[in-house]
Amino acid sequence: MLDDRKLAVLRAIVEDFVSTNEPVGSKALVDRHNLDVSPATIRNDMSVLEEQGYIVQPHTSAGRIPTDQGYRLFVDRLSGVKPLSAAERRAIETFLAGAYDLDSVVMRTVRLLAQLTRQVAVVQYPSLTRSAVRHIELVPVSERRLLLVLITDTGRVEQRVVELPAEIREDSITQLRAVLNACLDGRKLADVATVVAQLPERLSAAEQPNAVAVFSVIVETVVERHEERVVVGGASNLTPADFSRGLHEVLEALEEQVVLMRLLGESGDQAAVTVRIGSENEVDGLRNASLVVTGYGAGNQSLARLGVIGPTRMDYPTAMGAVRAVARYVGQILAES
Amino acid sequence: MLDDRKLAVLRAIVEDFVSTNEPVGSKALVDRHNLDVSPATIRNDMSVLEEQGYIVQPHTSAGRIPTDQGYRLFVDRLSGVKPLSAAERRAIETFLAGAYDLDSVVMRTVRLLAQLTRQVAVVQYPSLTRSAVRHIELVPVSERRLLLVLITDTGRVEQRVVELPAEIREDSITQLRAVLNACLDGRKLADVATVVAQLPERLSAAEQPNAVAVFSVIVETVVERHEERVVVGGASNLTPADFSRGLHEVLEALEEQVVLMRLLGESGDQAAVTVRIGSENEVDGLRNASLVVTGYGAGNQSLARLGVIGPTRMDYPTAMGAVRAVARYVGQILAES
DNA sequence: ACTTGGCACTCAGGGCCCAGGAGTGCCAAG
DNA sequence: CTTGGCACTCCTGGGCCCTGAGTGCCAAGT
Repeated sequence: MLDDRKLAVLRAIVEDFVSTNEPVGSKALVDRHNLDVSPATIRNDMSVLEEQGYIVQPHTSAGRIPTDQGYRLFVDRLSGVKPLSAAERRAIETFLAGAYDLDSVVMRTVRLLAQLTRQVAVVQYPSLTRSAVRHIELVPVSERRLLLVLITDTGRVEQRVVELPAEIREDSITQLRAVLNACLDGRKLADVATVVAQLPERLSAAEQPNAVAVFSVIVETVVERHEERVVVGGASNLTPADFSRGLHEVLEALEEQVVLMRLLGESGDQAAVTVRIGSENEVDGLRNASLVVTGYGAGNQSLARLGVIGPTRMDYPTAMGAVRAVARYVGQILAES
Repeated sequence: MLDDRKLAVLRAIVEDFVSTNEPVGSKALVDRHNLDVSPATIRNDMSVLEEQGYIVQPHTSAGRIPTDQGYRLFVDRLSGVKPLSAAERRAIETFLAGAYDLDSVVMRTVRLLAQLTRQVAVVQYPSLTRSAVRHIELVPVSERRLLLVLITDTGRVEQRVVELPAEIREDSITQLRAVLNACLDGRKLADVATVVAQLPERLSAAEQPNAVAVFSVIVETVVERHEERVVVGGASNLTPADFSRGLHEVLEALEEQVVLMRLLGESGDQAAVTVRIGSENEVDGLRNASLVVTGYGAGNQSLARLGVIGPTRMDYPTAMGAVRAVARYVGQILAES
């Protein structure tokens, strides 16, 4: 249906359009890429490609630009993943090297990705559910309040304030802390809820009300996978030229945690780099945008996702390369700590 | 020099321009505001105001728009702070009510401010330096690494990974933890450095190397007021019409923590709501922007700053009202917890 | 000494037209 | 199937004119 040359033409159109942002015509094509056929031939191919829905012309007598479907074919069959240059690899390493805790890893990653791709970068905080409890700390804040700090083996620190039904004595706190750590240390967060459910038996009746309050906050923290936050960076890379309907709606979408979570969630395969192009995104404000995303996490597990968002007119091979590389490096960093 | 009517004219010009974003002419002025003089009179006043540098015309035969100096006079002498409506107050309360920890207070505050003012909101995390240590926790992460968690009485949790020079045993950790908490609990962070300096004496020679590593990280965390982060929200409220040179440079400035810190730092009085208009900002990308900012903190102390950033063409009275009100409410919340 | 109506002047913006040029589609020949 | 030729389309940018809002100035009025 589409012979090799037609595919080559499509590839050339995508590449040219990506780099110039102008509709590309038959003449321009033949001399910029060395296809050794005449413009007329290309025109025939183009008209077939248009018929099939891979390209369109903005108006009669203008060049062609790829459709979402055209980009789709391009990433699926016509382009690979462009590996990073040595310099870029070095940049990644030095950039991530100084990261001490999870927060700084995430913040650096998002900046790094944005710089590398010159797009908007999004990085999701590693999900709690697959990590395990390293330590639980209770700190009195006032008579009726405790600060609960939960530290995971992925180096994540969750903090919540617990409102107590009754005053609590220092030694009760100590005991509670001991029980919690004894029972929960090393447990996968996924199992915490069930373990906690059995805990009240171990406590005297007097201590139960306060303990239950603490327990329910723990379960909340763990179960509701609260705060699977997404961090965004590089918004200044957005260029109005690429979003006809204005940056406004894009910026809006980027500020909505919920929207971003949904967006990242939709994308299929966890491990591979996947691409969602334009209208493939269910999110309203991002119908002109593409998402290049992959999972990452300590070692090979995939705890969360990171990627870049840009105009459909995006340099996919490079973006995919950068996303893949960054995800790997971050995975390494997380595995070490 | 400027009689009452001229001031009234300036005020009217500012108000009209803020609401319409179009240069305002003499005729429009007289019938929108009920000045009972003729347009010609207004024209004379305007020409004086222009001579003095309070307004300009974009081109001959266009209306006038305020200069930065004009806005300055407006906020200093012609406008008060507009108190919030009852509905808005209620909105603030309900919005902030559900905030449990510092992170969520800050996040909610930034969203709240952005919604209330329809501008970009910036909220600085409360500075560490004025708060006191509530608790220090050490958690082994690997043989040569400790996770140090420092909890302050403002509910802030700082986490750092400590690289140890030698392996450390469980009981050393316990002892170190005890010493740290005994000596530092309740101390102002400002004093921590000096206290820590005297600690090594209390330890046996064998433990010193590891302990010193921990100490230096603590001092770093505390002294370098590391991570006085600024959170930004409401970027989608930026409208291209207001920034002739494009949103790009504004977005860039907003992503630079350092720049924002400097911006917030510059502004004078801690307690009052202060306004910096256009070119008064030293930051390059924000020469067309104004900043309305105030200090906030538990009770009356001022731990950090929050405010909004928008075009110089901003509704200052409303913005100032919102900023002041939000700062107060947040102060209350922080004081309670 | 201000204020006011009158009047001439200025200029940005919108509409219109035109020419140039890039690009297309079609066709007939190779 | 490819190619050169050719007529056609229509976007783009420049130039032109006109309109209208708005000004500055002046001379008369209070």
